[in-house]
Amino acid sequence: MGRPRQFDEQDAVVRATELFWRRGYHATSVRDLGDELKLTPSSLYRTFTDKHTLFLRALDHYRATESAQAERLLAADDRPIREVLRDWMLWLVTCPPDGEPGKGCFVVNTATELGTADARISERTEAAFEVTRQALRALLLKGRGKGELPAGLEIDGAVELLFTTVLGLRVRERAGHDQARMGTAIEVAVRALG
Amino acid sequence: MGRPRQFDEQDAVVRATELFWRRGYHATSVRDLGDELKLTPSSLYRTFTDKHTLFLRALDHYRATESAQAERLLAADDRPIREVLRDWMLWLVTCPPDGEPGKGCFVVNTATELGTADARISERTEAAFEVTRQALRALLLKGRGKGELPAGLEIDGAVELLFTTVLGLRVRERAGHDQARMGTAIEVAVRALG
DNA sequence: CGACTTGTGGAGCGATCGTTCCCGTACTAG
DNA sequence: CTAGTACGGGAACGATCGCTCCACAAGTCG
Repeated sequence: MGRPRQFDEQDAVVRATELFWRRGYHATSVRDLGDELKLTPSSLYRTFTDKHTLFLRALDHYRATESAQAERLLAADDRPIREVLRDWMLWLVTCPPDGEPGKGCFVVNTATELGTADARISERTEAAFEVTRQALRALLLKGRGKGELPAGLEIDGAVELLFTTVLGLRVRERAGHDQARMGTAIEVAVRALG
Repeated sequence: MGRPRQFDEQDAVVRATELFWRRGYHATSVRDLGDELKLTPSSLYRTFTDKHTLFLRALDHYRATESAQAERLLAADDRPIREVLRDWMLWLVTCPPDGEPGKGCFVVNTATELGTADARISERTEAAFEVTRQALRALLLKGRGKGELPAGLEIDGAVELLFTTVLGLRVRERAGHDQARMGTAIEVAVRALG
């Protein structure tokens, strides 16, 4: 009951994610958010409690959409494992074609901006990291099982190196590094699997 | 002529670096800086022009001290190259023993917080990245020359992978990841040199 | 000793921060 | 229809932002 919303809450979260992603937490003001989401302060606070809570919503939204995307790319189970891995890493590093500068990874940006000080935030970044790690592990296990990777491959070690490489790539994408060089890094990382 | 300073400018830059490093640019206010550096606003602005310029000074100071430290570790030319490389990466990832949380790498934190929007800042982060890249290249060339690394080692590729791995490690240190796991990543990265 | 130059302390500038409050509006339930 | 309820628009709260200004202090010159 009561008056119905004149805006789509989910759409507002999407726009908020975009803004927080590009500018970070501290550099994004509530008024910036209000302008971008077409929300007056009162609607924003009524709906999302406060800036911090909206940021958590944005993080959760990013995790949901991003890992859905990643799972789609990693789950193409008929293709060679190396190819899947390479294409996924290349996709991570390919900034959207529209001229805007690289936004990097929202989770990585958040982790480096806020460190471990805020528990509710860092438990989300850690969960996101763990999902990536497990996706890599599953992929490598499947690859070893299908005989595409050496039987003696140390899964734990390979996961750690690939995971670390992925984080580095996302920093480099944010920093606007040359795609060819990042492509080289990816190529060598995949080859390092043996 | 005129009244002499009551504070040490270099010491102030050191403290400012510490603060910007830990909190980032936007989350550090001029009053925070004033408290930490024991400077009144007027002295701070007279000496350092404004917050942005002080931040550039801090970045430059970090680059100077950090790369001096790195060069010292990388230049131990009597030891095996792999050992030097491993120790350097482990040092990068070892947060200071005093209980404070990991601050990560000031350059990486800055690059992810501010992206490529600010030219005067991103030209400094890029220069810092290039120094690291060149240090790795020199180390690998020396290693190959001394026969410690395979003669057929693709230097460019190895540099890209190691450099990317280093960035990833610094993100993980900031995020407070387990040192053993990061040690594993380092071990595998060094082994990947062949 | 003045005359001059530079640094210090701190009040305070206008702008913006995150947030709240109020009132008119648009809808539902009875 | 009326009563009740949630939303929309926007003014405005106190706090803090980056920064400036000015009277005074502490030195160097002649």
